[in-house]
Amino acid sequence: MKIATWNINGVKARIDTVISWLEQASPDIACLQEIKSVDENFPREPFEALGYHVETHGQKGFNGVAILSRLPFDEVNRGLPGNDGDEQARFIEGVFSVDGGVVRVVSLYLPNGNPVDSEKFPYKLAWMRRLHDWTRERLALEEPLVLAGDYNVIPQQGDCHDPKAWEGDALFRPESRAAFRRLLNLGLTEAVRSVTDKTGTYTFWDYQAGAWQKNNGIRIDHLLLSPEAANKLRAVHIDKHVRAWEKPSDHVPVVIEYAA
DNA sequence: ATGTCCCACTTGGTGGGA
Repeated sequence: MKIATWNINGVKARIDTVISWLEQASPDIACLQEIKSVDENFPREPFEALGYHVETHGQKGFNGVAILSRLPFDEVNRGLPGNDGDEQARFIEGVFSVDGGVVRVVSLYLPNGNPVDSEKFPYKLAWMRRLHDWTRERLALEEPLVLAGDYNVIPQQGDCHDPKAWEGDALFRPESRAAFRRLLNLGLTEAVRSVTDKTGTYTFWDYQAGAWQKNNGIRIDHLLLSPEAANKLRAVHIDKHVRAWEKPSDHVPVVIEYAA
């Protein structure tokens, strides 16, 4: 089966693009971020017409995540535990029955964190600590777990076109990268880096300043796999061609082939 | 590092967020 992650930058503005990609790529599970819609207004029908079950965790205007799945949801959990006062919709977990077991899939939209001298940067780092703690608990289940989403973290120098330009940015700050490493060091496998060392492998190109035309990109959309899930990883690819479509998102889908 | 896009709004131009 195929499991994908894609920051679509607004479901209302992107509906035709997303439907086209689903028809072409046919993922079994698609994790979406930045739906920018409340749950009541999410356009479920066109997705259901393609055979997807739809679960969302949205809010007005920005953020918001969703999971589309051809498999029915056994369980859905909304919101990242660890801060009851956090109103931002950035996390949804679905549990699915597959051959001989389950797979847990998370669609997450990690805070951007800019500007770093505002309250947004500590919020990002605190969110990453909460994600670390939540993941440690889930790993104790010793089940297949896929953490998919827009992490807003550039892990390494080779994951951006121009490291100098990103110096000091919340996506590339040492604290953000260290927190991402701490997450990986729980024992997770990062899907893209498990199949290629190639630099210049990007998932996002800014709308501004001709970033796409200059291949001035960054790699910030990641799928992190528990050991039980990594054992079932068969292939990984980035659907880069989608960035050249009409009315593209600034992100492109990242897809894994998963043996289940 | 800003040449853009998306969203909300007692809306038709502006501010916030990326």
